[in-house]
Amino acid sequence: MKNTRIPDETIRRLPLYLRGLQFFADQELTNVSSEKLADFLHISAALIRKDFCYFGDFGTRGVGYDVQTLVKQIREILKLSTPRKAILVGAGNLGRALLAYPGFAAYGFEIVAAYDSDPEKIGTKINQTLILDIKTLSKLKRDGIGLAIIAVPAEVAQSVADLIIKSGIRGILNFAPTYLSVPKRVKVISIDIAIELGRLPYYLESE
Amino acid sequence: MKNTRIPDETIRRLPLYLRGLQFFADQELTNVSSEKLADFLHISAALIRKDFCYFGDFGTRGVGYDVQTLVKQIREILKLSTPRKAILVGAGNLGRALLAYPGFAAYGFEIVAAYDSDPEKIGTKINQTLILDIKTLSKLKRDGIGLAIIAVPAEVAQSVADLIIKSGIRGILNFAPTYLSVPKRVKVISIDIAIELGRLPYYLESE
DNA sequence: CTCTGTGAAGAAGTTCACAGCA
DNA sequence: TGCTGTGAACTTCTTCACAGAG
Repeated sequence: MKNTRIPDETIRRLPLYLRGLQFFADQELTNVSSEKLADFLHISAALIRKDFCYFGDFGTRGVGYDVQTLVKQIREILKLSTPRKAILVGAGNLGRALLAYPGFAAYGFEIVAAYDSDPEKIGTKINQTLILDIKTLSKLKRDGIGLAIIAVPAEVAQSVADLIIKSGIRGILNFAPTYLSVPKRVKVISIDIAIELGRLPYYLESE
Repeated sequence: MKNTRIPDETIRRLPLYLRGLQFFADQELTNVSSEKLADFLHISAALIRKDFCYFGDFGTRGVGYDVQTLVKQIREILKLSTPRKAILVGAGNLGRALLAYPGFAAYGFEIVAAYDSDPEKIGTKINQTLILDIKTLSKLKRDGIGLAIIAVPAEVAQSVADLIIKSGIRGILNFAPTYLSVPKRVKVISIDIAIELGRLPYYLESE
């Protein structure tokens, strides 16, 4: 199964598998079957096995998967082994919440700087992180910072993206509710709260 | 095309279409073609036409779609026309950011109460919203509140879900990084920031 | 001639089912 | 026997391509 193209959906699930494996590791279990992991994550066992087999033979027939080995392999695939420096752009309500968010550290992300354009915010500290003027951004290129979190209003998100890409950013986690046009070498992952929200009423049983 | 099952992916895109149409409405345009909307949203025009045609004949051949009519029809489909009352559970960093989030109002959601279990937070106000004790939650049943936003740690998310469902909640927007087991009549939409984040490095070009 | 509506073809993703190794 | 690894079948989603309305 080595030479097949890996589906995007498989990559999307890998972090989920990490979370599931963490659960079994916390219980001091060294081994887990696709069935057990499937039950925990509410995904089918066949899908889990197929996902893993794109990358090689991770398991042992009759036994299952070694938890620690599998964690290591998935982290390797996702390139989570190397720590990554990130900046945050936009120190509004969401930006401030993200600065305090513990999930980043879990994947080896370190938010090393925060930027805003509001003179009221520039110079203040949030969670020990100093808010810097977005205009001083271009200086960061040398520092090995490759990731950015965009938490600014939609109207300015594209210009922020242009600016940070010029300054060396190669991966963006975008919370602004808009499409970002970027060069092919840059990857954008967007989280759009309003879009998710907007379809919730559709599924409500009509009273 | 009326009697075909509507794909989940179509429903997922409807809020996106609303946003696109808003853009054209803001420019005082009364008409828009699938092509123009497609360009703005970075989706294929054929997909947009197919999505719409599940619901009936929304457009005029040779002309396009009437912006205002289409907005009305999509809002109708998504059941966004009736205002919805929601509660927020979890007044941590993310919860506080969500209380200030303008996206809810845009879809007619009104956060009428916020709950937490931390005695330090109970009784304080965030953005004019008083934080109430989660233990007093069961009293809300009568108030026509059907939606909840869960922004609590993963460990307590399931018990929070059980509690609010018992008190009448039928739709949940879940920010806790865990699967929620709920009765069939309840719809959960989960937004998992860490999961999205975890696959970003995979796409980074190896330096 | 323009742009929608939509079957048919194609692509992507998931489940089935079972061979095969421990 | 137990559980993985994986083609094949199936399902779901997207694009193609074009008939047909305005």
